[in-house]
Amino acid sequence: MAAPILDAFQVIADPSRRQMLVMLSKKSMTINALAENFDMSRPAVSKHVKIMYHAGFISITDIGRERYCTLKQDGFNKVQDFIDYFDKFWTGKLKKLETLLNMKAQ
Amino acid sequence: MAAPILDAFQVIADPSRRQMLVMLSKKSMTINALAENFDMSRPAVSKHVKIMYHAGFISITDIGRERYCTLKQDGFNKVQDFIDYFDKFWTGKLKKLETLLNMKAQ
DNA sequence: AATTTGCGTAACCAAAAAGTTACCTATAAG
DNA sequence: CTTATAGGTAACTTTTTGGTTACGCAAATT
Repeated sequence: MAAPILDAFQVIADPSRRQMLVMLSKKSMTINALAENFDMSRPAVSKHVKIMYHAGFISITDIGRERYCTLKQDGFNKVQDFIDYFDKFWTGKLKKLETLLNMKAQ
Repeated sequence: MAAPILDAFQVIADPSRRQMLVMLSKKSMTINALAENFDMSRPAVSKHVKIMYHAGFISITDIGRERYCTLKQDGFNKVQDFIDYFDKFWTGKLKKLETLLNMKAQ
């Protein structure tokens, strides 16, 4: 399973990975614990984990033979920055509309 | 160019599409106007536009033989909802930490 | 009326992503 | 010390994505 290195946007493009992130927001989980919740093999989950790790969405802690995945903020920030840009665009548009309406009201 | 129907997350997974969205935040543009800014053929741009349209990121207005693309909020909202969920998760974590620190301070 | 321009569509191709099975290693448990 | 368990890695397959060229059509232009 050669796991490609994907960026933050590509990470959340996959529904399974999004679901894994939601699950990890509830509690840290091992590879097998994650795999139990998906209709895919453990190596497949392992690959997704590696992808999410490289993009900064999770951190990994090995405890004995178990590998715990924990949510990490870094990956999300990159997506949020992009969304924020457009959020400002829309609120800016809204402000222009308000100004226009206020002018007409006078 | 059979354009697949992709969801909001898949739309922003592509760097070219993200760039197109940023450009459209500055002004509405036609297919050719967009294509001039990319190292790809017009049909390729046309396909991206269709994908972004179907996922609710842009609206399309035909004026004569020209097709104007204008930014639309719907697509962004779906991504924002996802990001908001985790944003609440992090601020929740932060609050717990604050509470803990306050308790120790007393 | 003839030509140019803007854009869509079809058929096709190459690269990448997402999955599989088979096999190996290391830790934990009996 | 033997066995079971947790998980990584390799090799391979299928599907999807992102791109191309070739062509057609309708709206402008001349």
